[in-house]
Amino acid sequence: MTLRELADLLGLSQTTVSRALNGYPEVSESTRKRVVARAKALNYRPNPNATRLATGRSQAVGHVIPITSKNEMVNPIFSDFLAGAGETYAREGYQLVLNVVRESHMEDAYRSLVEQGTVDGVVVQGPRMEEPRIALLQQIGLPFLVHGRATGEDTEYSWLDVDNHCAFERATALLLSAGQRRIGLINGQEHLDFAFRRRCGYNSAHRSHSVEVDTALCYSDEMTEYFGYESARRMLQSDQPPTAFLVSSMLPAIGARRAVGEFGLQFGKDIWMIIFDDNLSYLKNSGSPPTFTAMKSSVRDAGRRCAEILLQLIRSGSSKPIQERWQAQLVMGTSTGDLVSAKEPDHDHANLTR
Amino acid sequence: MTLRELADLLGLSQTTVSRALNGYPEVSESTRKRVVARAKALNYRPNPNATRLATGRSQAVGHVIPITSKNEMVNPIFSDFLAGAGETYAREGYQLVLNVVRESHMEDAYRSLVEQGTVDGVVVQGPRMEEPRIALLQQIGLPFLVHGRATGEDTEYSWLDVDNHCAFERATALLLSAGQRRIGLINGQEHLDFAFRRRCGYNSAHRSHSVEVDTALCYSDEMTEYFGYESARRMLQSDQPPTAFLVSSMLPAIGARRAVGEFGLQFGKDIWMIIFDDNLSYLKNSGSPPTFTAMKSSVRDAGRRCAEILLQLIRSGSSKPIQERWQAQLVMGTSTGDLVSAKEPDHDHANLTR
DNA sequence: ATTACTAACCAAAGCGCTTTGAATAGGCAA
DNA sequence: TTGCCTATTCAAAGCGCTTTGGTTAGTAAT
Repeated sequence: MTLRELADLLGLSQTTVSRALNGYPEVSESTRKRVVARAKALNYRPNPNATRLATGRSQAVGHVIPITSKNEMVNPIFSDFLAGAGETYAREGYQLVLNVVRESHMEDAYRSLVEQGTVDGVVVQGPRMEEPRIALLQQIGLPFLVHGRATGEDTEYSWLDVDNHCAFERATALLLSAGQRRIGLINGQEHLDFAFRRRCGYNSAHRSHSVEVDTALCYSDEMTEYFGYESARRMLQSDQPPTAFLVSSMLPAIGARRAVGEFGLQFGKDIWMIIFDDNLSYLKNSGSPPTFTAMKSSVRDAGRRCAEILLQLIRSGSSKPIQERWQAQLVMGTSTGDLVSAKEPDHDHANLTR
Repeated sequence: MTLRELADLLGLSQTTVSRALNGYPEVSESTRKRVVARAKALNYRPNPNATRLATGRSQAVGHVIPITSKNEMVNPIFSDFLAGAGETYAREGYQLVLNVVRESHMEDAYRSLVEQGTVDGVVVQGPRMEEPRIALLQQIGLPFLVHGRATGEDTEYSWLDVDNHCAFERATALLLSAGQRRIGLINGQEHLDFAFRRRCGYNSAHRSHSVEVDTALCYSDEMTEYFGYESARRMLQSDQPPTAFLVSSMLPAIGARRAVGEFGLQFGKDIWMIIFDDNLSYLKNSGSPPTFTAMKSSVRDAGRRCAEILLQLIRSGSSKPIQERWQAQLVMGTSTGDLVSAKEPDHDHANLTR
């Protein structure tokens, strides 16, 4: 069923039918109704490739996933994010084009996406502190939204980010207020912006409490289960082991807990733990109260919202940046003792624009 | 830079340039060289939307991800699979279109993918025992490849699958041969085909060893960490606890290990465990020897290969099904005692077509 | 020299949409 | 009645490619 056929059937021109279907004003209401009804009855759907060619718009959004031998973007967090974004795209009639690309071909990948009119915009995931993709995208003029931020980038751009600094500052402060003095940090790779900010928050809380940071307690790498296990194990077997852990994600937290168990320590008693919980669908912080005391923010929701913002950016065509900063929510679990008594200052836990 | 411009610049017709670029024979070699060189110099790239419209082919492949409130396809296994497939697509110049779709809209999603010429083929993931998608795709005539199989489907179709039956039969037999008599099975949802086959393998080994299956030892659900923990916990606290576990995936295995620890049992000594290991990039079976004794098969490799087969299917245009069955590889780890002495019969461990 | 091919190239017709520039008809003021 | 507006509708020209159906010139066969 093509537009042409539909038009012939209705005894109208393609122009009119096209306009009726696309909501243009110069079509009488009665005609529009007739057209829409008939189109629906015949299950007419415009050929998107023809539309794309004619309009130059693709109704598609790209996610470019860099792969390196070392730094895999394809982690459980990523897939939850994608699922969230995918929901939005599906609802809004956009297509999600996924590009798995070697880091060395990244620039090329973005360029060809825009040159070829394959996508109308892209989501940038896993930004580093120095993120070359931002300048690149600004230069080629492709609408984009960054999930996260890039500290080293001082131009304005659109982003959605969890307030990582604040989350880790709060968590650290909570532990320090409760008298903990040796807090092991099991963090993501600190050239990635989110991990850097978390580290800063951790440092900052120490500073406010006049406690010196022991860098022997700071581990940072890809957030695998094994990394969590290994770093916890090393810290625990040292002369001055930590009495609490702050862990950047559920996976390493599971590993750290394993190490704790192997040392015969009572989890939540002998040693405390606060984690950052992305609320992954396959790695839920389960139980009631939940196992882990956590700073929580759903990465799936973030994906959903990132997609929304990007579409808004694309549709409005304006280059005015949209920025949204979310606050993680504190969830009390069984991995810490009495934290509440060491009351923390008021915080706004809602998801708010900054 | 359009074809037209390039042709004008070269003093040739669009026809000739197009043919030169696409390797048609009716162009002289000298002309072809000139055209190709010039195209490269000017960085000419055909507009894919125009190509798609003209040819009806999209140079894109779809992955449709069903979401339900209960059954999330978006798990770590899925994302590794996608990463593998994505590599192949990138290499072959195909685009990966991801569709996150509510189960109820699935049929529609597939239909519109093909009707609209959005993709040239699709990969079907997570097939159930009764998998309606297969008949649907056969009916609408869209090339497809199933990752896994559907027991209830008796028509011929293309698939790539790990030999789940064999893997679990072997693993179970190993445990039984070593004298284990109560083997807890922590399986995926058994309406999904892979889990069903694994269960069959488990049953079958029991039968050959004349050991009765105790259904109180068989758990089956979404393969989360918590599910692994909870089912192991329940089994361990029963009157007749298992002495070994067979676990369907790394995530529940981690949970099961946690439960084992909580019961004060020595992992690999008081209780044995064999897992199925998809070799996930973020959940590696690390250590040497590795932590878990495992039946191992990389899901990322599977993704890579699935994509290759699908492209082959698309390009050949033939409807002759391609089927490939892989054998999981047995990896000895620290989660079992002496298994080797209980020698298993010879098996071909290579990845082979059936 | 004529015919018959073949090799190499080209003009033009699509693919199915959007959009520009007109055309038509009806309504209303002059 | 005429003229002007507005509300509808349409024909046709793209969008940038592929492909059909030639045409032309050169070569081989008769």
